[in-house]
Amino acid sequence: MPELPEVETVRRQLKNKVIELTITDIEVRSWKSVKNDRYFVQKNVGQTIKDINRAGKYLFFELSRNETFLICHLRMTGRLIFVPANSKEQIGGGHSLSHPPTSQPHEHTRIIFEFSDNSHLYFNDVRKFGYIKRADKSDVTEQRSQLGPEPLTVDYTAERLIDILDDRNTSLKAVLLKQSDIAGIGNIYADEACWRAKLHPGMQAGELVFDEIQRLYDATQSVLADSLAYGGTTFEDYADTNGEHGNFTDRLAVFGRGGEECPRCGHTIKKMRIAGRGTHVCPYCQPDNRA
DNA sequence: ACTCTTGTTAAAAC
DNA sequence: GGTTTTAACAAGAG
Repeated sequence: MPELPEVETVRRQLKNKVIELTITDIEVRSWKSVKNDRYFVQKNVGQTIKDINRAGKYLFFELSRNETFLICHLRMTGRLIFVPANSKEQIGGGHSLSHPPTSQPHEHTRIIFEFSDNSHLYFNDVRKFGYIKRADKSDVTEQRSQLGPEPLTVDYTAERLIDILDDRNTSLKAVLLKQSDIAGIGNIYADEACWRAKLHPGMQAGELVFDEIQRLYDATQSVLADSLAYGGTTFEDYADTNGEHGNFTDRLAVFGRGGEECPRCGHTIKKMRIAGRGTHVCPYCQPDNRA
């Protein structure tokens, strides 16, 4: 489940590997993964990757031809695996922690990019919800416009968070997950941020008082920054561009730890369903006072 | 064989 | 009508 720290990790790694490389060939094995664009190959071959940017969980590849881009979203199981030229190394490609790495490509490889130096970029995606699609400048602008503030930039302030939560008649968790409110937070960091802020994710978002919003603001920033520093979280399917797992997984406080002890108070972590998502809460640290 | 899971979007409901 | 909730998507795990 790649969220902001995982997507940013992929972006940083990929930027060091494919910038200024020219696409010499593309094999599309799943046309759904390129949004059924029958010109995907011919329009992209010959283009050079000039830059890679990110907004929320979206990656934007800037190509050499005027104002053309590739927009990539990994959704739940997408991976971008880079294999250097003449690599004999087996890169991780198994699709759960229990499956061993395999070579590239494999049965879940959906798109293969070949570069002029004979390196390859593999888009692997078990469930085929992720995609890489062609876009122009206005498509990128449109996509960015649908996203709320980036939590690790100056756009994200406590005052902005007050406005986001104000008068909202839904759960705190639903707001945290909504990309048009705050970009880049998914199920893992929504639960972790609530735990750090000592807030119950089922609270009505509009009922948070100033002190609680300040805690939530600090928590969202710190959990994303901490995870990024550890290369993100691997819970089910995420891997970086080398096929390596993220190292924040062991530092999760509540996510995926239903039935275990809360690392802060020792009470048992509960798993419940909030906003249609599996949600992890310490009932003692995160009292549900008003819900 | 059936249920559950994930992020996003589009449809449905409020 | 703007806001919120639910269904759908694919494929695998349990």
